[in-house]
Amino acid sequence: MNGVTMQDVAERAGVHVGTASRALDPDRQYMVSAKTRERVRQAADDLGYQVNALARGLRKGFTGILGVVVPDIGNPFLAPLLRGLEQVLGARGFMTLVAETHEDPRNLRQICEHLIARRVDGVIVSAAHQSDGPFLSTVAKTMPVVLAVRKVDEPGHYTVTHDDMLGAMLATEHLIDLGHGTVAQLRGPDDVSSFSMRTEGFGKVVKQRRCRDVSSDETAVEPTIQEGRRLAERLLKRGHNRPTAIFAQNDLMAIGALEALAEAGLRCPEDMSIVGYNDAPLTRHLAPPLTSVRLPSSELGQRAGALMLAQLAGTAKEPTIELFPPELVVRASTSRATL
Amino acid sequence: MNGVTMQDVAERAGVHVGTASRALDPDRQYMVSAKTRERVRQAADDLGYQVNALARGLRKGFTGILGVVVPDIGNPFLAPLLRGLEQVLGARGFMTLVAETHEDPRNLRQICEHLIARRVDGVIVSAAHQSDGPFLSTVAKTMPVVLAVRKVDEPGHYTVTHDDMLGAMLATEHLIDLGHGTVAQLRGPDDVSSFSMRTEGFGKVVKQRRCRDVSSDETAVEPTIQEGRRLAERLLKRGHNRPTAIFAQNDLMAIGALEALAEAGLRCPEDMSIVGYNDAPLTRHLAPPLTSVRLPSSELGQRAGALMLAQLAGTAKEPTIELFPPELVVRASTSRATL
DNA sequence: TTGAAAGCGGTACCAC
DNA sequence: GTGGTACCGCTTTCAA
Repeated sequence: MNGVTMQDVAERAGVHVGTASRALDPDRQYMVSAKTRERVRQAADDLGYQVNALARGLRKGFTGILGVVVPDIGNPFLAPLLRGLEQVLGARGFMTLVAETHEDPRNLRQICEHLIARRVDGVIVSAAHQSDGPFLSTVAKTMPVVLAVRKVDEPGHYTVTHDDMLGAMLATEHLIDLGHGTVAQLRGPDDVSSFSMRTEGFGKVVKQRRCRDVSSDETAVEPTIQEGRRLAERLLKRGHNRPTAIFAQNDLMAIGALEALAEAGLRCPEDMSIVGYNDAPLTRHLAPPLTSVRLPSSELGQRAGALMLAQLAGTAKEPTIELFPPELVVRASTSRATL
Repeated sequence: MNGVTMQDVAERAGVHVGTASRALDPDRQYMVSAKTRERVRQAADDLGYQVNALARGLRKGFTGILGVVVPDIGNPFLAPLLRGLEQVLGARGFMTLVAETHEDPRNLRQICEHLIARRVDGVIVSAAHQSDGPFLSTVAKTMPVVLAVRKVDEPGHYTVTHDDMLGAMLATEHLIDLGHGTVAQLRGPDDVSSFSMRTEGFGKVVKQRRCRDVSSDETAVEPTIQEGRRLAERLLKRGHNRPTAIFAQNDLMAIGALEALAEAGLRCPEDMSIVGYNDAPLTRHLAPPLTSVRLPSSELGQRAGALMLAQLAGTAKEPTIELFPPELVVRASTSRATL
């Protein structure tokens, strides 16, 4: 059924390959008489012809594939982002090649090399570490790059993200407004802009409101449930200096903190308030429903996709960092401090 | 930085392209003198050469890409499956092209055509509808196909799944053992083997145990939270013939049912027991933690990947349906019926 | 061990 | 409007 080439189609239709090629290309059909066109289409149908995208890509210089690099598909927060992306890109006939880094910058490099080898038309990176800027700049010499969610230290990259510092400030203010005087944050990998900005936002508010910050300096290796749990356990093991509220830098770590609490026989929010980040799809269904900072991930994906299309079309403006606003969603995992 | 061809490398190394090609191919290095090899490698490094996988694929007849077709990336249950797959396939240097059908068989067809056009080396389908058998058979003439999770009516496909009927029976028996005498199931799309088997398993036990089944015949269009909620609402609206326990055919629909309950001012499990299916990563953290049927999705992904590799290597046996066993995980969303 | 040249399956430019 | 042909970048025979 496969192995049918355009040559085969052309022969069956009694025309030259060049003609067959034109007849089957929507953009060049007009160069072919209606009669021939029909004959070729018929022959192609009969034979079950499928163009060889490799040959076409080799000749035309583009593939219709875009690379997407994410930290970890298991993070439910990524689903809306990917959906937003594919919505915009799929409509233009692009497919996406998704790969995971698991927060290892070496993987980012290796993946990008793979993607370059496959001659994808561009790459959307939502797994960047802050120091990946120079590397991504070299990639950007080869093909369009869009950074989603996470930015890098270096300027000059097309970036679509949201205001992490503000988000963290909203979360922290919420806790302090509830009367919590001793708070801590669970930090994600520090070389990731999202987390370092959140760390900063938290610190800013805590200082400003003269609240006691008993956070550990330790950061999670990956922002996962396991790591959140590990960090929270350490916090709880301390006899003194225990917070009454925790800001987890993402929802998965918040869930890990919930596990640690339960294990320690503590209740949320009665004994400990917890706020997460991302407002991933299922957070509202958790026990307890998680207070979280919402980030418009679907819109963000759409915008990143649009920016990629603009670069491909050559209509993109100068690289900028676009910021979407965060929003605090208050649910049952946070409550007034009991004095 | 790109556009560097092997020709460029060859020139810089002062050799013929053919020689350069051999020097850079691990499988044929031995044909080249150590000195030349080193010179070519150096030149390639200097120029930042990346092989053009299109050209190579065109010539060699394979691409190192495998297609993966899933219903919906938003389903958290898929993450472990994909991870299992990529674990096995990534180790052999394959990348995966993931596409979603959203339960529309027309999409499956279109996606497969795309994948064939891109000359992927094989396709793993976990989004099959029961009637897709003949179509997938034609695809299988072109390239290796492995069905994961869902089987089709037609025999003769390499299939890795688990025993859905048994899983549903476990869930239903659990409810009846708890004393529930009037039960209902929320059904997923009926042309999907997973769901039709679960429907059957449920019916079997209900009949055998002489329990009252008040399920609606209506099935969800997609097995999502929204649809689960819609079906559950309908069930709850009925003044009479209301069940005291619900078997939702997957976790997302169970969550939808939880929403409907809450909306109606009912509590789970006090007023209604609910059991889900898949034991997706976050179900244990839901409010209430969901009783669910566990399906070893990661192992299933690994096995599907291995089966694909075997087919590619030509070492695969005859097509069979491999069944993994399900396991009921009892949590807080189910409790004794109050008489 | 290396070079020369054909060819994978298309597209695009040039004639006619 | 159609045919001829070069060529995209690589691999692979065949000679030397």
